Amino acid sequence: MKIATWNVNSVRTREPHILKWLQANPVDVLCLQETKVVDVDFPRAAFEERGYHLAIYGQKSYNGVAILSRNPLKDVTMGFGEIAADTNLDEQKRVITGVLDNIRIVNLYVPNGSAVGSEKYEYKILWLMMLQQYIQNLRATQTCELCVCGDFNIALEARDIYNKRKPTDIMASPEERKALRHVLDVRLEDVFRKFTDEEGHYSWWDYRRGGFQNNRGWRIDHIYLTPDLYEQAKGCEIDVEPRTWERPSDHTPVIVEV
DNA sequence: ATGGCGTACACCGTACGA
Repeated sequence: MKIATWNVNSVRTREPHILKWLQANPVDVLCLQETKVVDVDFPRAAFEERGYHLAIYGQKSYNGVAILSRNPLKDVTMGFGEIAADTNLDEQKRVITGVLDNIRIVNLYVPNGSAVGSEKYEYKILWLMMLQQYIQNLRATQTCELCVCGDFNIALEARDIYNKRKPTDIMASPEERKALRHVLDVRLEDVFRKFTDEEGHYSWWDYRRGGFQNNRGWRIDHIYLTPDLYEQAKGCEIDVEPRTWERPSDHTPVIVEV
């Protein structure tokens, strides 16, 4: 089974890109982030015509996640649910999950955080702490393997960023990294690093100042697997090609074969 | 320090992203 994740930065703007990419990469599952559209306006038709089932969880203008799948997902869930009931951490549309072949696909759009120390940064840290509880709860209550993927807006290591970063740089601060590592403590493994050790592989490049042309990028889109799935994984690739197309998303797809 | 580039909504600029 091939599972991919892609922050498309507006599903309506990127519909032709997604269709073109799926034509060449007929994955079984495609997790999308930043769809930026309410569910009634999601461009379903073209995807359904090509045989994909849709699970969508969107909002106007910002955020929004969706899962396209060849076979229908079972037990689809949206948001953190009950554990976030007394918080403000589940108002934005950032989490959707569903089950295929004893794998629960967890599709995430982690908050960006704006700037270290800002209100949005505090929200990001608290959101990651909620995510940790959420994933721990899934592990405790379900027998499914987990594929936790999406736009994490965090690069964990120096080799995941084109240059050295300061501790005050968003997406590279120690506090963010610690919060994400705590999420992964329940034994989630970064499957890209099972196959590729070297630096220079990124999934996001700033639109500005020729970021992509100069490969000044960050690896912030990740696929994490529980141990049994990780062991059986056959490959994991970042496909930079869509980033070379006209009017691209600033992120590019990451694909795992399990 | 700022803005650079792109998207959405809707104002003809502002909010937000990473």
